[in-house]
Amino acid sequence: MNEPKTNALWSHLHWLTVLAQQGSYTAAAARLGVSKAAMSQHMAELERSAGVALVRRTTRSVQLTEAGQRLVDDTQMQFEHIAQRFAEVRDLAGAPRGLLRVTAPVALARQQLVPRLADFLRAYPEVRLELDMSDRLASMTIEGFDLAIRHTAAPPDTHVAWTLCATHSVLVATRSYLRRHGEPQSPQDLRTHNCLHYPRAHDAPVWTFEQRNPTRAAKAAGDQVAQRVTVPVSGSLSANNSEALRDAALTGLGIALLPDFSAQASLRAGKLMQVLPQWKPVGAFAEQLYAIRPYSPHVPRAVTAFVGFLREAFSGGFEEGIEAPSDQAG
Amino acid sequence: MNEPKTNALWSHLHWLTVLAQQGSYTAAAARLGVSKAAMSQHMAELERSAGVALVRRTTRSVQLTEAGQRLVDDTQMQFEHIAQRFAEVRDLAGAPRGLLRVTAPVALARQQLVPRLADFLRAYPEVRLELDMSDRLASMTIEGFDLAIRHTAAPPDTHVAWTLCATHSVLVATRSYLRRHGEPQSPQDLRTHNCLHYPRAHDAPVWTFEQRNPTRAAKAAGDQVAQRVTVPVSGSLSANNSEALRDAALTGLGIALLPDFSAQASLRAGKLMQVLPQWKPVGAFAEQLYAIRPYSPHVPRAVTAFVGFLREAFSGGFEEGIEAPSDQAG
DNA sequence: ATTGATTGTTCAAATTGGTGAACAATAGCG
DNA sequence: CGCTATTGTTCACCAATTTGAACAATCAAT
Repeated sequence: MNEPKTNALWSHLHWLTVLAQQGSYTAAAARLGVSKAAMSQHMAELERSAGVALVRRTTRSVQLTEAGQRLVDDTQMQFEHIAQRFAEVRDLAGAPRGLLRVTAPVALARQQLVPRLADFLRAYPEVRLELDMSDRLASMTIEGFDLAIRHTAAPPDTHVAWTLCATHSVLVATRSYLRRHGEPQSPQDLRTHNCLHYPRAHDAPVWTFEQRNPTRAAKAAGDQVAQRVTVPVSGSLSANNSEALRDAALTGLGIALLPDFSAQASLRAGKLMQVLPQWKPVGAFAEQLYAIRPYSPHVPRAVTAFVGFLREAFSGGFEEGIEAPSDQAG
Repeated sequence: MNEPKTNALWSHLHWLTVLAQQGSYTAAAARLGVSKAAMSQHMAELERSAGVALVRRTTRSVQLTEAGQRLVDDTQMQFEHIAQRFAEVRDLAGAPRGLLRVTAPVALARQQLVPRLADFLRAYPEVRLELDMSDRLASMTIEGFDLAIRHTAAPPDTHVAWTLCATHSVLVATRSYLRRHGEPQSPQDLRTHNCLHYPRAHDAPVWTFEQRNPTRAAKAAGDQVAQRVTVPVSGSLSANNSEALRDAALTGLGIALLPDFSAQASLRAGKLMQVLPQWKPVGAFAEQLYAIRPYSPHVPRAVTAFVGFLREAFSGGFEEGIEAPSDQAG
């Protein structure tokens, strides 16, 4: 008889789906940017309108009724679809805009990415960038990132990847360290050195090298296997942060395997020396730096703009790592 | 930056789909039960939020922009889906309720259906019945009816049909007419009578009969074709309303082919006599009366309740046609 | 067992938002 | 060519809804 205000029905139902995701009135209200009071009243109104209990209130948390759960399961996808399509229309209008969530490795972000962000953000004033710095690769698939910058051997097929530039590893130590402990002449010599390394979860740490200029005879014979050498390493310090390893190497503590962009500045300044220059480290840091995004029908223009910026910025390889970025603003 | 109130976004988008269906602010506002002012403001707000024009205003009517049209096309189905699922939950709660839109043939509705509706509506106080009386079969597929009651030879496969009861046709005239014009002895004799018939769009009107008790010899020989006779008919009156034909027959105007429920009362009262009782009319009114509903995932409980009522009510065949229903209320 | 913190609900105050009439503009009609 | 009826827009006013805080209830932890 008395039809409910179909006007408010849509937001009520949408609030219910958010409530189902959050599992609490307070959390759902916070995510929606409304007060708990409104949430409480709306859910009560929705139940009155539906004529059946949708949420079972325990004072500590809320639990959906069977009817409520089925209702959410059957409508959640549709709400997401609608929101996505509207976001698409919204994104296509005017300049690239909106929140851009990017995750990147800590060292790369600090030394190569952040110093160049000002140009991009000034070029696109309506874009807001949220930068997550972490080395855990799993982040993107779990959290909702728009873009992940990773150096990985093979990007996953479920995602779309752009190649940014080549990335290498380099073995470094200070001149004073090498003077004190002697300069290794072959990878095997590293066994007796203090190797500052990334910790590996359960396996013993190893470094793998490949001879840079194999003899012409070996190359012709296809004897590639002989060129690869893997040596177990150990050292007094291991850290899952390449900057910490570099800083440790700079104090003359030992030999570190670093990404090239991280070591470049210190190498040019003569503070670090390359160790075993004839041997190329492989496997530690992948050969390519990728910008990876989850597959989705519509790519926000802010994402394409940012990827374009990245390709342009990294087209000439890395710049010298910047410790403390200078103010480039006019 | 300033996110739009996602709260109101859903109703705004829904209003846009209604606007697309109605093609006018006024009509859409009327259908939604809001004022034109609200519609105007909401659409303006939606455009401001989307950052792109969605409707192209001409003073006479509105036209959707390409972006607006695509947005509506991509979201309309989702809105309908959500509304349907909520209606489903709503329907499953409590007693059968809501609006029940039924279409039925005029004569059947007046004489057989309406007199019995009081019991049903008293049993289900929350059900509101909207009865469309028309003989056009196309109605249901075009308009949004929940149920159609039709006597048809074969119900369409795209719909779900319940059998209610058998329905026959009967050839009748008054005793005085037969006395004046003589009683036909075979279908061929009808050619010289005043046959009150349904008009057929373009074809000449014909009546088809089948002999009720074929001789055993003919039956054994499978000589069924000989039992069917089709005769062209003509008369001074044709009307697409069986009650008008019956009333005309009652005045002694001629011979009418009527549905049995329509003729039954007058036959029992002796006001009408059956003509050619050995010949069974075929094709005019189908053998079965069906309750037909369009296929849908969820059947409202009001529909199942009404179909159950119909099956119960018509399980014993038709009652005597009621001209003016008496007040059966206690 | 008792305290503490957090949850959902209730209620008056205030802001958002809808309403209805007046307005400008146009297409249809004569 | 002019009139009329209807459309979408605007604005002041009013109502409905959201809010913020106080409240009751529960689970966790000490």
